[in-house]
Amino acid sequence: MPYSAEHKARTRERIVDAARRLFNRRGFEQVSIDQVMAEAGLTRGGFYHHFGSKEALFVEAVASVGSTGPFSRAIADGRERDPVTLARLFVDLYLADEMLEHPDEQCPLYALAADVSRAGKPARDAYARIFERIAGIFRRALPEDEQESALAAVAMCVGAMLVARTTRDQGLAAHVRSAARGSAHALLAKPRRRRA
Amino acid sequence: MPYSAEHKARTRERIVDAARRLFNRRGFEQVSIDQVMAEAGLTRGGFYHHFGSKEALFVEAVASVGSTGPFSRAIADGRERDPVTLARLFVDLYLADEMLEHPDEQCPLYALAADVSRAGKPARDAYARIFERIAGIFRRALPEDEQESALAAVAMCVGAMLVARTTRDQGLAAHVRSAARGSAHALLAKPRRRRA
DNA sequence: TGTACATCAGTGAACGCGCGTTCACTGATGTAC
DNA sequence: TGTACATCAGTGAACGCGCGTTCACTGATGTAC
Repeated sequence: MPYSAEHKARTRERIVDAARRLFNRRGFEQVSIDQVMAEAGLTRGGFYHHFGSKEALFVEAVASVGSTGPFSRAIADGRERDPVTLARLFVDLYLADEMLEHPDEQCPLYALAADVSRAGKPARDAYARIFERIAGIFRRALPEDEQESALAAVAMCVGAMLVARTTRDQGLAAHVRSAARGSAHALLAKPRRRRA
Repeated sequence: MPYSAEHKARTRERIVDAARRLFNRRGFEQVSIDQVMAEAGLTRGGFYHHFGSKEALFVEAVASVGSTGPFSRAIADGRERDPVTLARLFVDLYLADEMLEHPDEQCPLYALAADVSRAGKPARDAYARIFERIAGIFRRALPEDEQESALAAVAMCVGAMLVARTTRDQGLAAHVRSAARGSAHALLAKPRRRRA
């Protein structure tokens, strides 16, 4: 048994990490296996020792967001806070300038949505898990008769970032995101009224 | 001067039409010029008599949404109505089941957002024009001190459709869209209160 | 402790395919006479 | 009215490139003796 037992696992992790960054930045089709392997400090040939196909790597890259990056850190850091504060912090982080400026650490919910809708079930499931995770943060901040608003809040955050990425007009991009931030906060701050 | 003066213009229009449908359905990279020309009833070779490149066609396809399809019809039909009614009708149309079921006539705002953010300035400008058009419908339904909500409403509609497309779970897709519909309506119904 | 060996992670060349683009051509059409 | 001609929209083969994937190999490593 050459190489330590964890050697392969570590290499694999490096590949997934590189893939997550590149896919987030440029999308599934626009990233080649060569580029991923180079980003991980390897060469193309070894790829198939670790993954069965490019799409299998894509699935892992999407799934890996749950355990790395600013979002999972924010969730971990916020465990102790009350749900409403955490939800609001999360909205602010999600729509922050840094997210637009560091495309590597974007959220796949908007960065890879189009690619996921064309991919197979495993990728869609990984995507759904991240969606549920964020929706859950918002749900816990909402009263029982307003749970639906959690889905609307996620949609607004995702849509705002998506639109912001399509323009180089910093003003418009900031405007959309600040409008979404305001509306999402309002959605999450509502205590217990509005029609049944 | 062979062929009537309008012959070429009509063929060109047919190509743009085919491109709009195919790009909406599968995205920029996943559609080949061969496929577009075949859909238009032509063969590959003639393409460059009409367009300088695939990206030039993409720009025209995005721009063409302003003058064709269910959205421009709805806007035309709704000109006589009062702004709030029109805005609400538009939200309902945008998030309607038919939009998910007929991918050919989807709105490029969500169908092509990822492709646009990677494309050149002409494509981004065409996209921005459609965005402004929809935001304008919402703005006219809102009081002066609530104009920002128009951007949030567009983001919510776009995000909801984008997320809905990533799942085959009809329940979740319907749920997200109905939540977005409710929140968008609430956003557009607000008359003149809330903090300055 | 030192050496021969087996394993398999990693290498890099090669294959096959599809795509955007180019190009020599062809044949339908409007015009000039 | 009929015919020869020039134009250029449309055709389909070809080119060159990049990509996902395969494969024969190599060499670093842990194990057995």
